[in-house]
Amino acid sequence: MKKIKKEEPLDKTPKYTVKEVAKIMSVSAHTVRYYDNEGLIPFVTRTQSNIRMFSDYDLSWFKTVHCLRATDLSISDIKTYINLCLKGNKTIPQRAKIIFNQEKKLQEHLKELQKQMEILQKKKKYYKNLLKNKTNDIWNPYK
Amino acid sequence: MKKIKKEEPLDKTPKYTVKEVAKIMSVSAHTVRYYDNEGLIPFVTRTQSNIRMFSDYDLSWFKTVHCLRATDLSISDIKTYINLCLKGNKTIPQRAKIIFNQEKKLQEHLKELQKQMEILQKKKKYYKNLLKNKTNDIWNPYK
DNA sequence: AATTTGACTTATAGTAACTCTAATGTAGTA
DNA sequence: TACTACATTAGAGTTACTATAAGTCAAATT
Repeated sequence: MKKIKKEEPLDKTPKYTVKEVAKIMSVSAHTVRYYDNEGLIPFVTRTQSNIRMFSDYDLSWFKTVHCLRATDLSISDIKTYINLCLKGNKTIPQRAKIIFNQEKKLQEHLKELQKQMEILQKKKKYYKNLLKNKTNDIWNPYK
Repeated sequence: MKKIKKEEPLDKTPKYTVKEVAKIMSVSAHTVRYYDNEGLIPFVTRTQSNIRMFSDYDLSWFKTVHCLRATDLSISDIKTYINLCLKGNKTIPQRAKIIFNQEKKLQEHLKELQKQMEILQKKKKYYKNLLKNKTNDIWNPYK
């Protein structure tokens, strides 16, 4: 029989400032505000003096946004995804499609980058040799 | 004793139109013209009616540019690199530095993307389960 | 108490690298 | 000769930041 691990819901107490979130997520404070202004992090609260405070729950939304952005989904497509999330269970098939597609795209991107890595490493090797044998005659100036 | 393979110099006969280069390199024709206008492909010739024609030699420059761009070097930094190439052997140490640095940056980028891939695959699994057990109670709408 | 510091706010301008549109030119085919 | 299918340039538009300006507010210093 399969054991189901019940996860704890995330803490919704406001804890982190824009700057702290920026640091945790390795992005600029500008970007944090930008994402919030674009409505990508739905429930961020403010202090009585209008300052954004993020909870762990808000952070988890941010992590989702960051993951999708880091894998090159557009802001507007991320917004679509977030809005689907907010509409509840009936949007699961649509959300699943977005995630499956994104995984596929990333797969291809990784493959392409690995191809470029091979080219770069060939160039690296070429230059390493050149730096050793300084007298070498070079006819491919573009390498 | 190490055998040194003497490479053949590349053909400089004009052969490919913008569109053909675009297809070969999997970029848009716009991008091909843009790179040329920016001076990233130094020796592209034109027909008497002013139409760009690329040789295999030009293509090899393009491939270098494409590799650097695909690994996120800025256009202006690529221009710097190309100009160093054109200045001949005395710029080898500077060029080597650019390439070594680029390889390192790509290494890090690949690592980051692999991290994001793990997150995406967790989400994928999550949605696959949801699609199977349609009655599942979901409390993390952001997943 | 007044001032300064510093982190926050919004609004807006600037940037990089395309990406697209418009206006125009040319070469080959019907 | 007109049509089609491309090519050209110049310039506007787009995305996702990124930076700047001008201002608010609260805590710390004088």
